[in-house]
Amino acid sequence: MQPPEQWVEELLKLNDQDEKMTDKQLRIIQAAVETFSVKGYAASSTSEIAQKAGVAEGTIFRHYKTKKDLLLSIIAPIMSKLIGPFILRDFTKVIDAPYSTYEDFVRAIIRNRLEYARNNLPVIKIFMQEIPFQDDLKKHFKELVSKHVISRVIKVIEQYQQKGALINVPPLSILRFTISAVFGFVMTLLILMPEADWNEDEEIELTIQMIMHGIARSADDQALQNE
Amino acid sequence: MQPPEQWVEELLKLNDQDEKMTDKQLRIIQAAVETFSVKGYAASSTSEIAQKAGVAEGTIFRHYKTKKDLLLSIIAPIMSKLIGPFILRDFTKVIDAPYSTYEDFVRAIIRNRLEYARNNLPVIKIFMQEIPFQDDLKKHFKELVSKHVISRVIKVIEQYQQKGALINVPPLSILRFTISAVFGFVMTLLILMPEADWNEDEEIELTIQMIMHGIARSADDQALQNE
DNA sequence: GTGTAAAGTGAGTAATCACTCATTATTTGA
DNA sequence: TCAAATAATGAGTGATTACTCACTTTACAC
Repeated sequence: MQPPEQWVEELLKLNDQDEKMTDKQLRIIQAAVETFSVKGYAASSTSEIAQKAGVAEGTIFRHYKTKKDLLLSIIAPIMSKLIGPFILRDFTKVIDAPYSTYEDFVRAIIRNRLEYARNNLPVIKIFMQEIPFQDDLKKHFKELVSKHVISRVIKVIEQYQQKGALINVPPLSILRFTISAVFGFVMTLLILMPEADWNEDEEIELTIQMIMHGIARSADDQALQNE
Repeated sequence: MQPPEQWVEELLKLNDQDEKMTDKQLRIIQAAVETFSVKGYAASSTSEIAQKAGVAEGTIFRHYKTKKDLLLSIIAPIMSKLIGPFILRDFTKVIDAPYSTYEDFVRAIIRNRLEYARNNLPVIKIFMQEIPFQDDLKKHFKELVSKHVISRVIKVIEQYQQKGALINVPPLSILRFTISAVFGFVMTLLILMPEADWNEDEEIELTIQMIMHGIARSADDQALQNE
């Protein structure tokens, strides 16, 4: 069993019940995260999780009433953390920051989400794999995203549009486009092509450039080349 | 049981064994697709599929040796269809077409993939939900994508870069960016926000504009606004 | 119409599963 | 140190599952 990783520390921080997790409970969670992320929740047995954790199967049910409660104890805390940058307290600073550009905003989001994803990959995998099947969770996450992400970022986008920094198209379309590019970047880097030799800082800047200015060569650039 | 939909016709077309599917086999597949896409493969029982298809459970095993064979019979054919536009015969036309732009290329891909996804949504859902857990399939799909999509589209991108139409950055980055934007668009439209009132043609053009020119307002645009 | 092959059935099987609970072990507080 | 509370155990349970197979039904060829 590996030493605790970042995502374990995140889980500990988010423990709502202020009670100290026992060593065995911690090992149960670690084993569950490993098994759920590799095999999927439905194909993972409590027997296997117990063996992997080095505890009796009944011990799992000392701590969690059902297998699903174990899953939820892993997934539920991650939802607010996934939209963490957009939580009000932190987010207000971004909007009010002087000299701030949408570009800086996107850069901060990419770096922050990339770092978070890198340190919480197994739990994020479980979340993405399970959300299609857990209607309660899906609904709750949609509400969280709608309330904390979409409405807020759209306000940010509108402000930058009024400043003349962003094109005049529906803010939701800009949001969708931005999130697609960021998500595709993070997914490619961490899950789809982890073995590829990306220069990460360059790719971040490149991604931001492409988001802001696209991939078409401008007429100015072409004129310069023709000289 | 609904009348056959597009994805059923696609499956019939791809039947490798040139044998006619019986009515019951067809109903088994339809029921399996419905159940797998909603509950996931591991949480779907052959008993439920049989009931839904209106056949005896043993009938499933008359046609498929294992439950997994049933799944594979649904998923495997979709892999080549997912990269269909990039298959050599059709793809060569795109490269050789006169007056063709990368923008037209992307537009064609978006329209084609959107139409395909719309008509094959349940099967695509199953594919995306299962690929993380089926190592053989994942490996095979990666090879298909690598051989037929990445290598080819990178050649296209390089050609447009030489023509001066695209910026001089690594082609793989452009590919990643383009696919992210297209995928994000299709996912949003069909799965994440199907209830939103998108004007589809406008959003396609918008997405292409943002891919090509980004979302930053150009200096020319800003100067015009200042007048 | 008859015989054979193919399709279909559903009761049954062995295995697996989430979970229980009587018992044992460990921890805690006085 | 001791009693009570808490944590842990693992054999057992009832339910569920993928699959089998003897039997029945249907289709096909002559």
